[in-house]
Amino acid sequence: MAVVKISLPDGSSREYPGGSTPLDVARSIGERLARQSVAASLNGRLVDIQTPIEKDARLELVTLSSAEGLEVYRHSTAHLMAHAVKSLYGRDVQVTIGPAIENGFYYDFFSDNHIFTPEEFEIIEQKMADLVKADLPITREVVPRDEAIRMFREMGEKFKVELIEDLPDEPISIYRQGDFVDLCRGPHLSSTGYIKAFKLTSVAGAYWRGDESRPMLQRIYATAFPDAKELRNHLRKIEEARKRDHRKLGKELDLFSFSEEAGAGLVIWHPKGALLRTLLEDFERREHLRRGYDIVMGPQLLRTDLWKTSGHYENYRDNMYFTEVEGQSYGIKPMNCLAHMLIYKSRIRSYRDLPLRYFELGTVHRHEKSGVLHGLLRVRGFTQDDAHILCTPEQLDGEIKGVLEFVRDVMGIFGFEYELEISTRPEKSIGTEEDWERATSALMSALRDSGLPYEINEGDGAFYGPKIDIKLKDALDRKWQCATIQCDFTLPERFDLTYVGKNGEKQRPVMVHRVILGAIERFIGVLIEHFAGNFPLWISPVQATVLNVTDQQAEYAEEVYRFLRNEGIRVQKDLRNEKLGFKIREAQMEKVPYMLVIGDREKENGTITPRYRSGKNLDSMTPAEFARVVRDECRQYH
RNA sequence: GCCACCCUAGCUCAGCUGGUAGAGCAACUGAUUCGUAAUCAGUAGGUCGUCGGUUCAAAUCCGAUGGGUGGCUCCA
Repeated sequence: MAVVKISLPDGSSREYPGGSTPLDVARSIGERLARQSVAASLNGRLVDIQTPIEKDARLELVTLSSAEGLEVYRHSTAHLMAHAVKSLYGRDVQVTIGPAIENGFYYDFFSDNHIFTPEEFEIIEQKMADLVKADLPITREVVPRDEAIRMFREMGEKFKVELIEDLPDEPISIYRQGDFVDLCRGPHLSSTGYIKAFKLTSVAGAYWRGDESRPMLQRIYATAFPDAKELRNHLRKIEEARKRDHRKLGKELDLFSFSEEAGAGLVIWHPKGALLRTLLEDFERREHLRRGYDIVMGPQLLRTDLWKTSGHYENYRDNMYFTEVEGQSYGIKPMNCLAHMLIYKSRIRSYRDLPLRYFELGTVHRHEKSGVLHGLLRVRGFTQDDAHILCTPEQLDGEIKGVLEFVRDVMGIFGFEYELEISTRPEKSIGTEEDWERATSALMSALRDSGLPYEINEGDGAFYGPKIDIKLKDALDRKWQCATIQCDFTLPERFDLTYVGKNGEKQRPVMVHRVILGAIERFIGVLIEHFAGNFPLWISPVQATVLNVTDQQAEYAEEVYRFLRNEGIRVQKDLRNEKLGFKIREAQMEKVPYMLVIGDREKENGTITPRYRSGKNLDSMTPAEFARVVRDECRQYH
């Protein structure tokens, strides 16, 4: 028998009989490695661990401790679930696809007579456990396309047939475990017995091939880990994340609410939430003025004709609210740009005026589809920290860098990590090649200079220009776009914006649309989750609560309260006839940063004893000293 | 918008296969004046999201509608 030479990642190479498998190689190195290996990379291609090696090759064993290994594991667990479902429901359910995802996998099933519910998860899990116990070998077979199609057609799996028909390469690989067969590229574990810890988590609808016009499938999500301990840890983490869900905390901290009577997706800000929001808005105005922006304000409604000029009527009408008064049609603004265009056009502009940076905390309304609304993170009425920068082509580069720095500074203040994505020209788009080239390279070079990693979404830009998106994660790791920087070639064109250049001729300015926090609502939602409601002092709606020990100190406590309020400290009082422990507990649950304890000692000395929400007591101090402590701490953010 | 599920007192929830509702916390009243995460006792509070249907009888079954949740599509 021929001998093959296998080179390993450590640079060594060994010889094996032809037809040896990666598993054989692993065994020859060590029993432990063999146990932990789930697949192998053969000349850079991921293959089953039982693949016979016929030629000299580079081999790398893939273990569960690697991302690829875990993916193979989860993918095999997805097959296991499909196997369990098929053996429970047979032909009532058809299989489609089931990939590994972060922390687990999902599998999409089709059925016109069975509806999956969470109640039956246990039954499916039990069946899966049985199949694990049976330790069924998972084997790969390669068949010609025609035969594969015939096979799956006979099984009544028409979704699989469709997949095979669309597969570019032949032959087709299929995997068998017991009586279950699935079309799959692989690789897979070599036996169901290797699967250890999994849990079905939810069921949801999903369109076949992500296409709205195709049948609705039932998607079962599950999580899977190499051992029970890791699974438990993950479930605990999700549990923790749910506790900081902004919808839950928003109610508990009495920040905001939604009302069925008011309408879906419309935020109602309660005193504390409105104060938090006001603090953020004040911060924004300050920061924008510092960076050379002008604050502007436009109306909530503008005549429909103007929305026709801008192209919104044509492209965005379905998302807009319209109203008619005295025979005149108006559109409630879904974006803030129109008024900014009008301000620019209100006089003749010279190149000496540029760049112009119009900033508006603009409240917009968009008719988002009912199914997409989500707490504060996706609403129908929201306020953007919006700005439109109008500049010369030469200035574009510097302006974009300025915005990126702005984003970096602000995210730094809040301690957010974020992801950057750049989207380039889509197929359907307007503007000249030159425009796109210039704008895209301005965005790219600004990103490169920032030194931050970013992803490129080829062809994912808006039809009117390329963009950079900045995404933050919520408690459950879902990503939400907050900041965005977009170049726009349509509006300067449509509104015929011009400036007089050095040569005395009219030129077309370049426009950048950008937001930093994005929508204040969304940002606050993410902010609540980020801090789990423990806001930094400078944006805490309530910074301190005055607590007296008994009625004896009520008068003095009231005095302290008035003093601090007058000093501009956001203070509240709790002078109820309750035990101190009780009042501390309540203040703690409200997540108030400072509790100011006042007993006989403090009354006597004219002091207070601050207790931080961490539980730590500060030394007693006078109210005036405390006010200074608060101001100093607030100033630290910049 | 699509699929599934959910909507009971201010909040969190219980109420099996139909016989017109229950707890804890909060609220209110009284007692307690007690120094770092819940003092005790009592009182009151709901046409069970809304509208319609089936039934002798509906919180419970059916339909419509509003709102929410998990996803998908969308949006960015």
